[in-house]
Amino acid sequence: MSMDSAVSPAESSSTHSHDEDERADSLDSSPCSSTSPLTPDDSPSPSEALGPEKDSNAGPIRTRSSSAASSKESDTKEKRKRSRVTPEQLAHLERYFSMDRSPTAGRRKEISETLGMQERQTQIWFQNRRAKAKLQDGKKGGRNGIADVPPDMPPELAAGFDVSLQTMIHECEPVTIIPCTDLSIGTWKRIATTVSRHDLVAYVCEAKHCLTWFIHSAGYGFKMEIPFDSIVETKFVNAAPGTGLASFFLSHPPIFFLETITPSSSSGAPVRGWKPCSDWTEGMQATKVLRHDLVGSAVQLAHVLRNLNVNSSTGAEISLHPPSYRPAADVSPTPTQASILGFVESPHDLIHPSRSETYGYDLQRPHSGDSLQHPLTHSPRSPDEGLIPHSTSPSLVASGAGYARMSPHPPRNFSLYPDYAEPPKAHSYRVQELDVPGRDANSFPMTHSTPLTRRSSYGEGPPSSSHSSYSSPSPHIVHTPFHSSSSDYWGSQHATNHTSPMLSGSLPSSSLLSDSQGSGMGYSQPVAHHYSKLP
Amino acid sequence: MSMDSAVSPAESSSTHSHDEDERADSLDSSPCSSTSPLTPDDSPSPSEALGPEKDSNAGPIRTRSSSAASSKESDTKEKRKRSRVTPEQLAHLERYFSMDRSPTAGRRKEISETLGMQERQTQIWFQNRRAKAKLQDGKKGGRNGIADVPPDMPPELAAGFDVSLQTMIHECEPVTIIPCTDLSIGTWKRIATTVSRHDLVAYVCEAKHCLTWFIHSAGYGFKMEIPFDSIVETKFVNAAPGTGLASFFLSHPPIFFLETITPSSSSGAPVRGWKPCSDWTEGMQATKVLRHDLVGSAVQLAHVLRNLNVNSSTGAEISLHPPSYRPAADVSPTPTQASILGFVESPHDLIHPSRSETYGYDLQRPHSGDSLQHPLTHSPRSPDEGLIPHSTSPSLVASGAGYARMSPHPPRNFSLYPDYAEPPKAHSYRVQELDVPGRDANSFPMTHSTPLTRRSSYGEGPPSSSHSSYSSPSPHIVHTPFHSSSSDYWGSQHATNHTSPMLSGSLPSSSLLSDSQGSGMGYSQPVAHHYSKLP
DNA sequence: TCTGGGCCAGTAATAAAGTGA
DNA sequence: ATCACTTTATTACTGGCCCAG
Repeated sequence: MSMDSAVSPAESSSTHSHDEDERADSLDSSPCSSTSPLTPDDSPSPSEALGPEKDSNAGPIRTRSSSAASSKESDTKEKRKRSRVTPEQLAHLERYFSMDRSPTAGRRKEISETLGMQERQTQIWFQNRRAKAKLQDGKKGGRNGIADVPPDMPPELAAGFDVSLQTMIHECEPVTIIPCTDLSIGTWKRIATTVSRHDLVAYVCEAKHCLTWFIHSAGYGFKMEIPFDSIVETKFVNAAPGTGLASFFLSHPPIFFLETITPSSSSGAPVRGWKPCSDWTEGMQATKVLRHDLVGSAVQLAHVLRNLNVNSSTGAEISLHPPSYRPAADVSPTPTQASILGFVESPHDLIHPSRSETYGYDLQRPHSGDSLQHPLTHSPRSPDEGLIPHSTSPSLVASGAGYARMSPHPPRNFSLYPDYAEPPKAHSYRVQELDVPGRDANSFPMTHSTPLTRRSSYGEGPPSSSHSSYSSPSPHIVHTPFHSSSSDYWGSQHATNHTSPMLSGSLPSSSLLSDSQGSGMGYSQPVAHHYSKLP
Repeated sequence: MSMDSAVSPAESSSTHSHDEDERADSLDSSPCSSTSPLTPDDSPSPSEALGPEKDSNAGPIRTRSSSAASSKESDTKEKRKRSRVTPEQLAHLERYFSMDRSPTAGRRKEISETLGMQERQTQIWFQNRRAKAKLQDGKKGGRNGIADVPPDMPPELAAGFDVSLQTMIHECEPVTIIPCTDLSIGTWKRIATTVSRHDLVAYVCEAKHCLTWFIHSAGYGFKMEIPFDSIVETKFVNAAPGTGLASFFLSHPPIFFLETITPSSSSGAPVRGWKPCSDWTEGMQATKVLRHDLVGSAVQLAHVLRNLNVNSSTGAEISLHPPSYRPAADVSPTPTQASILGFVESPHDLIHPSRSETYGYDLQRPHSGDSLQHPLTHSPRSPDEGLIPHSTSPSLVASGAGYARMSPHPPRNFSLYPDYAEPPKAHSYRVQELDVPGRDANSFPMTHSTPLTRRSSYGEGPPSSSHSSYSSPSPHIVHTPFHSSSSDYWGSQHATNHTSPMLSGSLPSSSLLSDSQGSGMGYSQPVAHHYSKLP
């Protein structure tokens, strides 16, 4: 079904579909019925397909033919299904709209193709957008009169658009991206929301002779480089059809970096760079746990491992699945690993397992549901969450273990920044509120002195795990508090140039925190920059 | 408002917060308050940020300061801003939901972090989802009673999720992806909607010793392989901060492939393969024009070119921009090239520029708007569009000229199409109407015998340009009509194994076409195979 | 009892489509 | 093709109520 749903839409559309639709859903997909399903994504990755599927609904195609019949069948009808314009598409559409509110058919077509939308969808979007604009214009029109361009588009921000990945990584040397979905180090885990988001990117840089894990969280980039020579052993197991789980055993911790974004430059474009910093993973697990598990493209991973020629455990050879699809089941990773795999072929595995279960693994963390949480963490900081501008996308999760005390939760969560304290608002960028507050004191071993106020709960930021409260930190977030001690950890072992404590300098954690606290919600940043639209 | 809204959810939840809260917000953090701005997306790409903004509604920041003012302002209030769960998130959420409809706070947190959502958002989602389920269950409940699990999740499809890129490419050999945004061959152009969509992927396969352009359109994959040895010369120019434009001059045409998807396999997972086929670009330009321009990661492209050691034009060395950001302006590609660049730093440029300009190039196609279109093509098949499942994502554009005439604009923007002739509204641009079908007879030299029925116009499917009508072909689409003659073109030159006419075998083009036509919308392919979910 | 959380029902608001003209 | 509505879906809020401290 899914397919169709996606499909035809419209057209036939017409639809009527009336109620039955629902019915229909129920039938086939019913459950999902909800729209969700079909997303427009369409083509893209297979994954895409999936995603949408969820909705199930639509009996797929019912084409029109049956049209009449439709009603009947169960399922059927296709209902209208609702597509969802992705954020990227939306941005583009708004931009197009600001230039021309009523694009011609030809132009619409172009837009549709550019954005991967159906023409019908685009047409409707413009129509609805026009209606919306009319209302808005009406309202403020009185005041302003700037009918056209003004409102929606965010100026420059909009521009940045497709640059994407390379911009994020901003490495000087060429790199080979390893499509991946999950990275786990101890209980710390990061899941790529979507490949597109680039919130988790793994790549090999031959020039630097290292493997790198890049994470984008709350508007900032974080990365850790693993020199090839620190990789003692590797292991590989096929996971799902085209994916595998590669485990890297290191002799010493990786080198951590934090992205620096300097407003500099005359223009406005910030200058981005990387500066070494202390371990920004929750509980500094990346420093403590020398095993890194990465789930990603089987072919690419196998290739990487082969080139490292260190693969020991795997047995000599890495066998991959044939290119074609195969039922997921076949490959069965070891139990441990299996847990890491996020793709669920079978939906069920992943999610709950942990729930009441144990985590097993090497951790002993309790994690049971909420109750266990760290007191502080758990506290009711609720109000804050609002603060965070956009959430930080990524998912970081800290799992329990080494870090033991942290969150009771299963590995997944954990917030990001926990550790560092990003200078508050500092810049703008994304705005951070920084919130950063004081994360819970003891959750993390580190020294960070920050006072924890409730604020803290939500405030944090970076990739590491998060903390209790809701939201993700605002974008700014930034550095970890880096515990002074941090350097010790791997510093001694691996000492590279990254030891720098710069973090501290940049932001006085305490001040920030207090700040945030006081206000209660004062988030400092209004987001304005992004798109300030001109009124 | 928003802020809070977003915020705290829960917890504090309680909420009450009464109004004052809002007020409060306004106070301190106020600005941010509006949630709107913040979408949850947060982090991801820069683009994200934009997207949301769209709503504009909120005046951007009204910050709270004025808080009180709020009411006043026109606009006002920040409204609640509405976040949108991305398709990926949705899929995950549905899966989580199917396993547990009421996750505990801890679990919710984990989920939130995993998906990059705010906890509040997740909480609300589950709550609303529960309500929805209740309704649904109620309805069908009578019938079925399968309360829990059944409905929503799509079974396996859901699982496939993140597989993404590798699955799409399904190459047996390891490949190195070259992040790219635009590919142009003659007037045929393809733009990556988003990196994530993988609708345009360029990669190097050392093992096969070739460079490959992969395109995903309408559910099918298309690719053309360029053997290293057919690359006579290369050229490289920096385009935007991290991107460059690489031009490849070939001695002979690439080898074209079409993805085959066989429902096969016992399970249900389709088996995907590649089979050679004739040029699927619009007007078979890839066969005629031996210059390929790819805009993508400067670093990666430079690396590739270096390895090919054929770069001639560039001058000896390829200099890249420093990793940090720089104003887009600095790099100025040659005028010609500039046009290709799609990134707009400044939003405006892109779109309209070309509008009325000429196309030049070797074609003489009129292209003016619709009128010109090939009769067949143009025909009113519109209804079909609906057909297409999800749209095919990609954007293809046929640009017009030899690039020369292009755009006046500064490098950055450009829209994608502008330069080329965007046919005046005509067509789309991107889409060419061309549709292949009979395209204008003379526009393209090839013989392709395909019968052009109007169907053909849209039916085609592939990436090439599209044709007039809307939609992209349904996923199945498939093969191009391949003009029998096709083999001649490059076949003689490059003859590889791809000459096979298999296409014909697989699908009787005529039959398909007629089929579709007849029905009006009967698209034959429901996409089904891709993911048929099992009921 | 109050408080923190959470759930639910109900309800705005808005987005994506459909309808009819 | 557009417009004015209308539908349906989705997201978020508001309140009421419950439960555990």
